[in-house]
Amino acid sequence: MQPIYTIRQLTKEFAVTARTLRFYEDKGLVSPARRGQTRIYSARDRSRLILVLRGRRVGLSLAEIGEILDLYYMRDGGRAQLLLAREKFQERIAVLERQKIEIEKALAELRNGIDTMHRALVERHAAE
Amino acid sequence: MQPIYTIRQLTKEFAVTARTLRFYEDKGLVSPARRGQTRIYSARDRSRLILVLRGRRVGLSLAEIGEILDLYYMRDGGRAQLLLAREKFQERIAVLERQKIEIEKALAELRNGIDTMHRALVERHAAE
DNA sequence: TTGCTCCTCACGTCACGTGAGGTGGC
DNA sequence: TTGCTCCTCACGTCACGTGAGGTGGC
Repeated sequence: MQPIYTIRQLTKEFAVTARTLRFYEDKGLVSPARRGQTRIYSARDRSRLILVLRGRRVGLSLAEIGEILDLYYMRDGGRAQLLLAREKFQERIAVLERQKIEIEKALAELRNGIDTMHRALVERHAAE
Repeated sequence: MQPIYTIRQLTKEFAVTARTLRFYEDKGLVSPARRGQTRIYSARDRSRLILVLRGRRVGLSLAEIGEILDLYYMRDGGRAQLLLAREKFQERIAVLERQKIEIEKALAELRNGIDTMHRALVERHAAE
């Protein structure tokens, strides 16, 4: 009845390695059933995986993603999850804004360095 | 005669920990002399450290910084160093430009997510 | 003797990558 | 029997942080 996925199917669908899926399981982010040794992923595992990958794409840590996922099945029907996720998202936005500034600084320093090196190379050439 | 620095002086001057300086030594980026067990940094160590920190600021790996430093004392008087450094700098610029784009994408996804969560919270409130 | 700074291991962090060595079912 | 996929360790990566435990000289 339930849609069922193998580890291979999920790696292809989401372009991740099997190692990644096992790692997420080890961290408690997904908990597939077993058929013997082999992992069997349910639709629920798959939707959790989607949330994990979405969180990772925006740069949340697996620990933060875990916190959000843990709230999903609580009694308030997801309100706490929404509030926590929003907070994490806002924090992330602030971090990324700062990173953008750092990148701009680094780019300026790099371009400056290239100019300086260029001049040094020209001087050497002239001194020949 | 030569200016001499203790590990403590350098940590203060460059705002790094002693652990960092020992780590760089372990990686062969600086090689201070010893007085007994204690490290003694020369002016040369200090100027290498400045280059290491500059490289790190723009995001080069310690291995890349090491490659550049190794060229400094070669027979061609630094031309090879300039060429290699320029290449590394250009590669770094390309990486950072791509990172900027990734950050913009993540920011867009985060802001979008906040909007979606906001609407979900308002709906819940209205449904009360 | 107490304090301060220095030192050397060596494990921990984060998100997996990468073998090594072995098993089940077509 | 060969191939394929799955599995479980467990060490490696990168740039250090963080104790633990010990030493020299004022």
